[in-house]
Amino acid sequence: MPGHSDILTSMPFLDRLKTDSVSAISRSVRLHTFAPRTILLHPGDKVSGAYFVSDGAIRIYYVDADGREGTLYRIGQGESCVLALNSLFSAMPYPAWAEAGDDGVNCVVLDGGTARQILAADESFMNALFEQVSTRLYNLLQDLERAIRLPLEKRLARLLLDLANGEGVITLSHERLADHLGTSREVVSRIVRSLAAADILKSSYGTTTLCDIKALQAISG
Amino acid sequence: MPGHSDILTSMPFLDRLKTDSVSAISRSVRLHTFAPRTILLHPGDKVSGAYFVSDGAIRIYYVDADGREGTLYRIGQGESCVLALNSLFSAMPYPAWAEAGDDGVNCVVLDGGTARQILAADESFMNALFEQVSTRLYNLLQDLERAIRLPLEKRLARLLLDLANGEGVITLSHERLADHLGTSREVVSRIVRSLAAADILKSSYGTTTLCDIKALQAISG
DNA sequence: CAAAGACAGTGACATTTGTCCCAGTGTTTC
DNA sequence: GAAACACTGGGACAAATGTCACTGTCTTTG
Repeated sequence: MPGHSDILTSMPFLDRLKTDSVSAISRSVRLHTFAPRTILLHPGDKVSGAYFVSDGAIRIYYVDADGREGTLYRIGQGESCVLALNSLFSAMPYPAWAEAGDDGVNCVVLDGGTARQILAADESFMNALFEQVSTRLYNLLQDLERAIRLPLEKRLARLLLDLANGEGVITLSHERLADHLGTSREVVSRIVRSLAAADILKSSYGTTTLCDIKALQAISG
Repeated sequence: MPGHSDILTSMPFLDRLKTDSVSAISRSVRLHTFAPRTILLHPGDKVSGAYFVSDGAIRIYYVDADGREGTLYRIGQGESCVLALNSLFSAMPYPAWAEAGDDGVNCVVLDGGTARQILAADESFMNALFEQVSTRLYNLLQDLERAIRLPLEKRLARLLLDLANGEGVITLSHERLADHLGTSREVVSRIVRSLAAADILKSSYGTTTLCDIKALQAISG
């Protein structure tokens, strides 16, 4: 059973709900833990509950006709997957893949039935959901649109800053980084090499270590 | 006052609502007409109603730090702006620009108060809204992600097919087309030239005329 | 009609990105 | 330890795109 802190960090909008709703949520919510890179949802899946990340991250992506991955977005603590929410409430099949991040993920799950009940009884819940959708949606659109323009170096810089742990270490192969960016390993290697030459980071077998975070932030724009 | 046909074409989900809801909508709905390229919404605007396009199109875009436009998406008949819906119900400020299409737009507007009332009274309305959001959302994401990969020629082909009127005529300058695609005039001109050389279309001052729609569809993928 | 302004044609060029290919190095497995 | 495997380095090259510069053409305006 998840602790109170799990629920709060996962569902930051909780304090705006009616006390009835909060207690209903506390009662029926479940904590799930998934190992790194576990596939949580496949295309066509019926989404059965509302997922909120309490720890770790989830990556949502699709695979195009040529078998190439494209990361749509990633969600972290306190966030929920917009597509999953929509699938849940519109009964549409889930249209993409969702997999646990490279460090695994903990999330809090509210079953669909309860979610619907609360939705009907508590207007704030709907507002909160719409707000989730809204903020996420716009960032999403902007990120993607920007991605068309931004040079790969900037995109990689952002990704590295995003993925780095407290010590500035990313334990992912260039291949995996390339997947995240929708490009090829060689291209990532090329950029990493040039960043390493500028002493901004160090690259070793399977891990990248950030040395000059300020510089990297400058590059990321 | 909008006719019944306007309302129906603008809000295709109407037949799934309770009759009470439908009559409430009929009573309070208003038809608005906007001249080509009128700005309908600015960033920071408070959205006061639910907009549904009955005729024409609306373009939603943002402007980045360098002053360059980026089209997020366009909506047409029977559709509504996802961002606007979210802003309306979550009371968040609108995050982008929305402008009437190059042929102007007619839309049906349901004021926020009534929309909220119906939302509370009729579950189907909520489902319809979520479905609007849902369908649009995934297409959106795929379009954008795809746009990163697709060569400009394909993207232009799609855009032309999208924008052409019944006679296959598009009355937009290359400059404007370039804006839509987030590229420069020269590049559009270059592609248009090559398409014209293949007798797929004809380009003249300010207008482009499609000749071989099948071929263009083939190019668009 | 003349001038101004909007629009399109076109070549040259730099840059970015994708791709092929192979060598080298670290890691695991047996 | 040897083989198999995963990962990275790095060159070479093609393709796509962005940018600059300049010319020519069409339309509108006065």
